[in-house]
Amino acid sequence: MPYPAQLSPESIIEMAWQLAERDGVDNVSLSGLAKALNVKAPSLYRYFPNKVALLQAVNTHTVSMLFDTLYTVDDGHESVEDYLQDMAAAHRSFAHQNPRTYMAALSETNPDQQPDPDYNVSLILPIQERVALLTGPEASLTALRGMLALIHGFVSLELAGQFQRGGSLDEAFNASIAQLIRGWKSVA
Amino acid sequence: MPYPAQLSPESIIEMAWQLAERDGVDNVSLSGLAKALNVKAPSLYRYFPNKVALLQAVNTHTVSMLFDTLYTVDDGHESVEDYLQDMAAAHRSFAHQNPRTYMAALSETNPDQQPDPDYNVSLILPIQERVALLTGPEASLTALRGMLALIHGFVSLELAGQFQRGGSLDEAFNASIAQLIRGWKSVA
DNA sequence: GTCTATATGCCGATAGAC
DNA sequence: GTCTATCGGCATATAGAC
Repeated sequence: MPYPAQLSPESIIEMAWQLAERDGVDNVSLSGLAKALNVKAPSLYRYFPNKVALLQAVNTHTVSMLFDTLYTVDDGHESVEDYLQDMAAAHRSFAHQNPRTYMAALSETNPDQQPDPDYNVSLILPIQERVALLTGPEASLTALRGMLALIHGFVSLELAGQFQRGGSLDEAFNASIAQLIRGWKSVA
Repeated sequence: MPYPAQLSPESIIEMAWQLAERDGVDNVSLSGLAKALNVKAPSLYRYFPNKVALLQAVNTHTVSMLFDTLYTVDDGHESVEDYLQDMAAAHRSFAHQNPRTYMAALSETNPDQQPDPDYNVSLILPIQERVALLTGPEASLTALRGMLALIHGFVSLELAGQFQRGGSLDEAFNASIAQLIRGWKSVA
């Protein structure tokens, strides 16, 4: 049944994303993906030039989902500190719920060009503006990077099973974020 | 020339490590590794049961090298803060010099068992003792985890090309580490 | 005991029929 | 737009030479 088209870039990405999260990105094969879509493998090449391009699209989809999550943290907080704490928690929660696609998306070595530095500038800018309320505009990029680094590093090590010696990881995460924020304030 | 043995676990690991750093861990093949060792691929199975086990040994080697580097940061600092700053810088420098094997080693999802939680407990404990001088013993594990998270997250995002918007990354790194330490002190 | 030879099967990718 | 057919590369596993 060639017509109408059974496939679309979006449906392929969505199915590939689900398989990546279920089986691990490295275990996604074009034949397995095609089978899940009730299609033969070469058909996928009508929509993506190769497997790498397909997986890059999956990563872009993951980053888009991450920022959708971050923007659900609404804006009724008493302080900027509270807002940033909640945003960090939402970031971590997303990583817990989608560990494999999350790690794949942020571990991706940027291709030859620099497409979307600092995650995606247009997506991250509103968050940087919040940080600037604490640090002032000049220091805000540095502070934002420190915060993203702390969040991502904590989640990465946690997901890799490197934090196994006991102690509440929730508390350790929240306390570390709070201490970094406290460090900014004592400078400002 | 079957005798004497051309191979040893150590020589295989060392060569695999070099290929992993040069070509990327995912691009290491047993046939390529065997060729680099002037040997045929199946010979490697006498020393490692499979490729996964071999790459785990490579990761262990990488972690061992990382801690060797950290312990070259000697102990003539005026303050604990200075010591920790230098240690963080040494960690980052190691990651810059060995980006692919570093990322592979710390991204490794721990196998079914928990072999070496918190990197390697025996290796990391001396560093935790330093942290405890600032935070006290109860908070030292939490503080250590925050510091490792910040270091590893910064390096991960940096290596993935996610920090491309300009600004000195050296300064951003050092300032973030300093601010986290400052956060601890204001609690203690 | 150390290595070679060989086979099996999966994957990514291409060419061309309909 | 999807299919069949097919190629080359790689991991795994076994049998056997020396």
